[in-house]
Amino acid sequence: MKAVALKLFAERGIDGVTVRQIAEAAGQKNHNALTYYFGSKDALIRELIVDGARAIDQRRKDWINLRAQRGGPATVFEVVQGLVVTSIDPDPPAWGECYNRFVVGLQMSNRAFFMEVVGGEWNTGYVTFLNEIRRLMPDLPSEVLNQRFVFLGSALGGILAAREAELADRTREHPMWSSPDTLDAVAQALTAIVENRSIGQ
Amino acid sequence: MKAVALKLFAERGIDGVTVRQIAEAAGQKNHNALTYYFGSKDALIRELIVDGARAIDQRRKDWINLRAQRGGPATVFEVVQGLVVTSIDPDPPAWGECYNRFVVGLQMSNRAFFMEVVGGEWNTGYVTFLNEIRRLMPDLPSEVLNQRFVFLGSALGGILAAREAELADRTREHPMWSSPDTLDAVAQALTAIVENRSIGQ
DNA sequence: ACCTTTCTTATCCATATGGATAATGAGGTT
DNA sequence: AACCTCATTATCCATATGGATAAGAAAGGT
Repeated sequence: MKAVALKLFAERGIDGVTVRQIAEAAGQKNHNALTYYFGSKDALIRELIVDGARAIDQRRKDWINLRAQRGGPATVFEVVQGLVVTSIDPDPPAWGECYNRFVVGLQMSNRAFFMEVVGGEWNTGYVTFLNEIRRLMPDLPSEVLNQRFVFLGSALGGILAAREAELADRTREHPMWSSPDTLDAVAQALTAIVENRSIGQ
Repeated sequence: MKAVALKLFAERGIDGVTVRQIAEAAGQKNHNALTYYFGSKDALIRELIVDGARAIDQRRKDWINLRAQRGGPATVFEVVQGLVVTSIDPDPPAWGECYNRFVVGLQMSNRAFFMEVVGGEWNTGYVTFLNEIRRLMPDLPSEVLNQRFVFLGSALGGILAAREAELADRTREHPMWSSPDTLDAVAQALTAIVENRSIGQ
């Protein structure tokens, strides 16, 4: 039921889906199942946000801990690759991943609500990743790096949301996004932002 | 009235705003003004999409024509800079630009509807920009370049939407986004994606 | 057989929503 | 004054929405 709701919210946004539609898509004959299990639509959304954020944060902590045993990541690319990989559900439902679209959409249309729910609690892993990059690029002024981090975050959200939307469309093949190399290409693109190795002006 | 509606849609998404709220925010005492002028909420949204898309496309055509007189843009950075600059309303309302958030939100939650409305009609300028990049990077396999264009488009949308959202928040100062240099930094970041000169692996 | 717990289903309700119709008003033209 | 056009305002309405309440049904324990 949660998974079905997440899918619909990711596709149409939280205001574009009714509790009746969620219940119906989950095979219930009545929309009250949602109230019974979660209390309200609002409470369900909060659960979905926290569930996903917690899962991502846990994957990031695990990733960091694993690397820390070997002295920490050695390149910015490695860190960004970790950032990308840990953003992705390793065990998605049959219809594909949804959380990144869900979150990006929420941040756009219900920013205050989203911030209130996550409350700075489930992004410690993300912060750690950025600190790893800071460690690997000590010579850059912090304002410059912070600016690139803003670009990085927005670009990451945009790209991951686009990827999810494509892969969720089962009417066509999506050879690019299906390729196992593409996530590395994403990490390369984002690394290029952070290292800013454009030929220039 | 259109401007007010665009602002609200950008902030909360099309399903998060009612015609009554739009009319009220526009100073009307009655929600029927919207029906009177546009026929329906749906028709208003279509007008907003086309208006903005047409304006951006026109700015892009003008930009290309201006550069063509000098033999065309000479660097990828120049093209990407044009792509960024032409995405931005040169004469925004008092509360800031809204169209990029509006469009990115629509593409996320009402993709099919959005595609139906634009219908490939108002993105000829965008395609021209990509072709200019192809001209400047003739050695790269087209699949690689197309993949980077996907990343470019998603990152551009994400970054511009984030920029708009920040600038629209008048409760704080936003020194980074207010700085005239930041759009160049955005263009540099996006150029880095296209040229992808990351140290790598 | 009886009771309790857990979940599903069936209605009910106050309110919100998009849209339609009708009434009112303001300006200009004759 | 009388008329006409355009814009605004006031209601009305069918439907959708989130949520509440209550009635079943299935299962297990005693």
